[in-house]
Amino acid sequence: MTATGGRVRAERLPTLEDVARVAGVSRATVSRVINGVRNVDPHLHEVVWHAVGQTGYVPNRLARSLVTRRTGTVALVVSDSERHDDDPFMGRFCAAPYFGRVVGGLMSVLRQAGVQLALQIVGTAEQRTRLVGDLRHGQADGVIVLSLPAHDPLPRMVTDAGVPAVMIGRPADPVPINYVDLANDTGAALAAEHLIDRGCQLIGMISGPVDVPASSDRVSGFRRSMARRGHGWVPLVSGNFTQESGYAAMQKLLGEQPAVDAVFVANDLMAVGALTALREAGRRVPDDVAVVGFDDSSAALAAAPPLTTIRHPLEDMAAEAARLLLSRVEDRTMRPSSVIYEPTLVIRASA
Amino acid sequence: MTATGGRVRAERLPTLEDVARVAGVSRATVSRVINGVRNVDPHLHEVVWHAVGQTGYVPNRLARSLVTRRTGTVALVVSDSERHDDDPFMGRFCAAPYFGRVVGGLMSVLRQAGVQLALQIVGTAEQRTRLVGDLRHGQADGVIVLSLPAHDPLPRMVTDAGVPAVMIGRPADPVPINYVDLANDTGAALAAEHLIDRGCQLIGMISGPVDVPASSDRVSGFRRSMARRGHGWVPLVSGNFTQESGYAAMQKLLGEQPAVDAVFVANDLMAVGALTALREAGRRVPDDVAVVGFDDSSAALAAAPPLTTIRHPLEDMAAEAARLLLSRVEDRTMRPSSVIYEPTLVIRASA
DNA sequence: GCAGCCTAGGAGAGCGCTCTCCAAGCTCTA
DNA sequence: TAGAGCTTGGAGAGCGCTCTCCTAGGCTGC
Repeated sequence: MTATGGRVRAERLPTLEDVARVAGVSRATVSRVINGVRNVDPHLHEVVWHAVGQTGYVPNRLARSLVTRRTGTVALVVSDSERHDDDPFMGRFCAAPYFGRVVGGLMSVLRQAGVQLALQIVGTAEQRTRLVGDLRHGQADGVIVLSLPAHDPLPRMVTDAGVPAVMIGRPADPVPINYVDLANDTGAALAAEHLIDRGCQLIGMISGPVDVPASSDRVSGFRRSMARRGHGWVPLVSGNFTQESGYAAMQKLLGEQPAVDAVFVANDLMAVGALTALREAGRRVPDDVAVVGFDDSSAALAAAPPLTTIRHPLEDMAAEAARLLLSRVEDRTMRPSSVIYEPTLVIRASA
Repeated sequence: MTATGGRVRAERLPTLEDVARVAGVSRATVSRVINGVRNVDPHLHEVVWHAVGQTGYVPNRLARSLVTRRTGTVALVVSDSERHDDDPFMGRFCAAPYFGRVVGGLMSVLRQAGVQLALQIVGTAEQRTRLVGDLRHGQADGVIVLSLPAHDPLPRMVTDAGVPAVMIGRPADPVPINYVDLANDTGAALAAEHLIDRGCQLIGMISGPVDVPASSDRVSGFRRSMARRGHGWVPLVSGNFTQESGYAAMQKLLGEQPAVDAVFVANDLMAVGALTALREAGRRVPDDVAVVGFDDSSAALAAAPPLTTIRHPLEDMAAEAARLLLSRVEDRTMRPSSVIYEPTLVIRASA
């Protein structure tokens, strides 16, 4: 009978058993040596390590995880609304600075802890359910949640499942979950103060989607601060955090309020779009119209003129989220906590 | 004796055994139903699914993987030179458009296949060895390699280990590995043609690090094309693909060749930096100095003026890499193959 | 010199699943 | 009606590891 089976059977890798045989000890002893647990006779210790080298043994993480219930993996879940799988939005989201900065910040901590990051995108309710099921089984030791939709059931599902979790950005609905967030309202207030101090008279705002917390906080913080300084009314146009939407929003704002001499834009990407619209409209920045962005992403520095913006220390926040998660994985009894970062104003040329 | 042990034992989740008991069948039958394998009596089929619902059973992927040797995970390995773990470079790399575009492209395919992406960064030789060991054990079904150093041992290690792998960008040394690459030389030639056709006289180039293939191909492609059109000598300054290095390189070029009236910059990020340097030097773009970038990343559109650039369809390439990998995972006997994408010229305002 | 204690190493039972046998029951033809 | 040939479900052996017993042996103390 010939082997007509499809998949090629990989050659058998050395197992604990093999090492034990070579070393002339039991499987348990090899395991103890490898994991450095309990006192093993120094001589045997050496014999075992020698056998490991001789056989080329590498522990099988899967098998180990099955029994220890620890995987050395943290999941980064990007939770999105009901979107089709072939929606190009996600590709753009990943390419946006936001995502990269978060990943970079997370990895800076996880890497040193020898933990890998498993990226997952969930859109449908079914995907969410399956994800939580997998998490309960310890597919990952913990999860970092990047929640995009305003009223996302995922944070609640994850906490109910008892899976260690940390959100980046606070949940829209009150959920007892760990999170790391930015004082978005304070940041917006900083922008308002700066523009008013600059002597701007008619100050508009371009906001993000109204239903996400980070976005609405920026609007309310801005409005409150403006009101306190005598600007009871703020012309507002909303975009969706993309460059194109910022371009369109600026055009609209210019159409509705031709006398506008300053604008606070809720993120740098939209601010870059706004800059383009202003240039096309023949307005000079900052002389005719002052522009303040938000995030201090790479786009701020690349823009012409470089953007005055609100610094959002996303890398630090993500790193903190990773540390928080790791501590929760270590001690599951810890109560949920949150860390709020304070934004700062970075003054460049645009305002 | 009280339970003083540290970790809280998670409550026991229902297993196949439990479902089998509830359904009154054997474990094997439940497994068959769940995996839709073979014909099972329609009545039993229903009974089993009912029991699954009743118990809230979710298969344990870890246990399944241990026996099937399939994990439903693909690793994205960013291989870097000997760098310290706390080197901030990686954070910046992740935040750069390149990384995000690759991840976005990969996910667009993997997501639909229900495969998750595990991100790993390896710097030291020891990390590389451990990674390959884990991969041999089937920690991931396959691996996408993003190789940064010029002479990286990883591609060879991975192929030697018999792990399905696809590189994005060809390896510097000849290794029988699957890869997806861009015809970088053709792209550079496109830039040269365009600048010459525009009537530019003294055309310089800002290159990336000399030892990475993508970078050296752009240099050689540019030089060759220039020579063919009578420009035997090209002033060249090299950077490292960051915005700041582009800024510095442009200043240097301007200092060495004040009469330069065009520059081809090996990526958009550096081109943005070059734009800043030109602005500060009082040169108008494109009137005084024409600038052509490379990549067509988001930075190209955000720049002022928007960059004329060479389109690098990174998302498509990453998606193709994912498809290629998935097919190699399915059929491990397939011979290594490569796909080369053709770049195109995108004309905007800078040249 | 022997009970009692401590320590090091082995045996073996799982972790939760898949998958190969194998037996039982069925249909169908000679 | 018996035998071949098929379908269907169960038993049980792993996958590679950890970890809890348990035993054997060396040590101390009276």
